[in-house]
Amino acid sequence: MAIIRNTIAKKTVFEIIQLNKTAMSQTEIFAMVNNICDRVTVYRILERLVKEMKIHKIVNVNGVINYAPCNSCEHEQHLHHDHLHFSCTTCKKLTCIADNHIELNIPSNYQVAEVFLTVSGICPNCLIIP
Amino acid sequence: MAIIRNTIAKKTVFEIIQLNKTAMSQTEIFAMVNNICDRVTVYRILERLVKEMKIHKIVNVNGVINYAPCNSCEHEQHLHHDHLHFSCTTCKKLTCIADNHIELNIPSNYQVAEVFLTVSGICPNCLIIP
DNA sequence: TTATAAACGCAACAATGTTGCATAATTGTA
DNA sequence: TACAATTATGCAACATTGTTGCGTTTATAA
Repeated sequence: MAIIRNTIAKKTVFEIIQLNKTAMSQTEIFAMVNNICDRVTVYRILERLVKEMKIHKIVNVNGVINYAPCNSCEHEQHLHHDHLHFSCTTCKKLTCIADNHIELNIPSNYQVAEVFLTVSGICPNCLIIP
Repeated sequence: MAIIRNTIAKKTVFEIIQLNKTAMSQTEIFAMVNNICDRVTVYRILERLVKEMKIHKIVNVNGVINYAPCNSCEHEQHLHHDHLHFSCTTCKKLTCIADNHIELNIPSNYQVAEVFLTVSGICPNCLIIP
């Protein structure tokens, strides 16, 4: 069994993700850690936090991987069945929107693991500015 | 108004996408055009085909952008409301699965443009092999 | 306090996507 | 059919994102 260590860098990264309202990319997170560690370390910390199920990985509509805390989704298997991600095309921010249970209609010969539901558009913040 | 040209490279790329059963990445498409053109040209052709609404862009769960023909989704706005993408974690292939109308529950201050519904798991082909 | 395995930094690499610019090719029109 | 206009291409160079190997540092259990 691997021993999990709680390093300063790891704590800092996790705090940043938790405090932020929108999901963040590695680039954004690294910009906020203030050179407390190397950018490779950020990648490795994110990888570990995902494995420990403290954060989850969401792909933005442009292909950039984002990370968000696993607050409301503590169920095993890490399924996102009632979870929706809004991807703003203006500010590029990815926001979690809960309470979206959906019914799928997938042939039984497919083995489903995770459900990713992402909606693109313009978020309230960006709609204000004309 | 821009004049749309139908070049050999563009026709070839479009044919490849149409004939393939699964969505394809730029890398896969470029591998199939047999050096008929540069890889940058493939990127630009894909960009144009998306703008002309002949193909659409789907992000795989690993962040790689894939392209699929717009066969069954001819409605304006390019919305994918009744369209689902299955992303196989084994063979990495992205398959379109139709007939999946979903109801969303998004606050009215969000302006929705497109809906991306992607399910990861194991596809029938990969399930056969034990 | 120390041994040990986890975590890190650095350098180098790999994959994917973008941009600028000179050249080639397609298409409407004369 | 030839020409002009402008779209499309090739090439080189760059940017971003993510990965790997390896020697060194550090957190934690004992």
